[in-house]
Amino acid sequence: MRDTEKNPKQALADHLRARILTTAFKPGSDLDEVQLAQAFGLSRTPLREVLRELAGEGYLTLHPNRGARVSDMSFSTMRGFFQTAPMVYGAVLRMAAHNATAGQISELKAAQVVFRAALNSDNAAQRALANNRFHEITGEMADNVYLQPSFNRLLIDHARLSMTFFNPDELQLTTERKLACEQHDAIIAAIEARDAEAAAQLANDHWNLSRNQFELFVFPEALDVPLGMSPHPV
Amino acid sequence: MRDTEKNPKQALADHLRARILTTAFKPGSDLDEVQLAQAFGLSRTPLREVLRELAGEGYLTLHPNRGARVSDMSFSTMRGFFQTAPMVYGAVLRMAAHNATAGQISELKAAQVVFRAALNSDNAAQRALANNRFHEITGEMADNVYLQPSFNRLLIDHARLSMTFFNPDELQLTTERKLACEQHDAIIAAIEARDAEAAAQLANDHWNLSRNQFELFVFPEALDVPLGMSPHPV
DNA sequence: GTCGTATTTTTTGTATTCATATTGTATACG
DNA sequence: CGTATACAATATGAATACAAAAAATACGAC
Repeated sequence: MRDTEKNPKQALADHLRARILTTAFKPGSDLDEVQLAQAFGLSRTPLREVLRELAGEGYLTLHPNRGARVSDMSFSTMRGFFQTAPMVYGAVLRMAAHNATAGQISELKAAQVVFRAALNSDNAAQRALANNRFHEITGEMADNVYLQPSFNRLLIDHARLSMTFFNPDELQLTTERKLACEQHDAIIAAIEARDAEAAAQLANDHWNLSRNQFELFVFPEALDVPLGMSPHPV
Repeated sequence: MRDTEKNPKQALADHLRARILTTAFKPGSDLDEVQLAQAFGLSRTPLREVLRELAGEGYLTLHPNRGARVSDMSFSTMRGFFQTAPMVYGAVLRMAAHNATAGQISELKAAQVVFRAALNSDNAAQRALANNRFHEITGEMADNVYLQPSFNRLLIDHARLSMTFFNPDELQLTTERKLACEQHDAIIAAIEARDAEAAAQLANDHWNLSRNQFELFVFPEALDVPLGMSPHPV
């Protein structure tokens, strides 16, 4: 967001990603090419390339002759999410413990500092993005081009679901959020100690914490209404 | 290749995919935009969009200001391949057994007919593509947007590695290829019977058959995760 | 008043042109 | 003779202009 002037294309991609992750762009909504292009001082040509790129990453879905839509979160896809996440998360943290470089561990610690700060910020989007970044780094640590696409795809919907979990108005979740933060610390420790078993176990614990919230807050109303709008209007 | 006239963009994408899967375009080699555009009667604009698309799928890697390269297959990425494939293949066939539609099962049977014919064709590329298509369909059957990107990424390198396995000159592999074909039949049967356990077991068997051939190139052990299941089931 | 169809408007897709960055090469200097 | 730098050639990136397809709207018929 800071290099808007220097590299408008990258800036646009980052902006769109952030907006989608925080559900500022709602699942299923469609994007106007000319509007976005103008907003970022780009012509439609490079913009469309960015859209293709984000589609490849799973943020968007392209429909021929009908433009780009923010990836949908339906009940059926959620089923797959809950089936896949624990397996992939476990594998990623396992591999991260094996392959993390010193530089990446520093990055992860820095991301955790940001995350902890975000928890005090009373800003759900900021929290969700900081959390997302933390886990993205673990994905980079795993250093596995075959697993990364699925992992990052999972993180997208995880971030969108987590917007309730990180909502400051949900006061009763304060303890859970603290626990999540502590689990991050433990994850860092396990990776630094190259303890793959511990890392995998922590992945499981961390997932269970998220899952309990997702099920509690999202599933009851999710039966026929598309998710991601305002799952728990207070 | 047959709808070159009708939809040149799709035709180009399919063509590139096939060329990469069969190593007609070698890993690491770079593509000339103008040349490809002219060859398919397209301007560079839509061509570049196709390149972005294929990059998102893992066929290509884009380097800023330096064009597109065919995704590399290095020793280190191979390590990840052998760690990830058994886990993902198991999960995919498991889910395929659960979710396959009648139409998809018909498709799979048709693909198997094509594969069996290809085995008699003495054409490595044709064999590899037919085999690839068979497994792609199982990925579609699994109906899991979170797992599919990784699965398809694995299939790309699986196809490229399998070019030796399917090489007609490798006469001593004839029995193994026959066995692979029989395993496909068993996979179809397991899916049709909705037997997820059997499907997962077959995924393991089928992988081991491939693995024995591939391990001439690389030899790390697979990650110690129960096939197709979460590391720590609930 | 409602449904079907034609026309207008909007939006997406493609080609061409121009700008910018990188790479190879030649020449001059140490 | 080796190296550095300037320049030319080539390839990528972006913008504008144009074509085609969908959607929206208006009109007419029943």
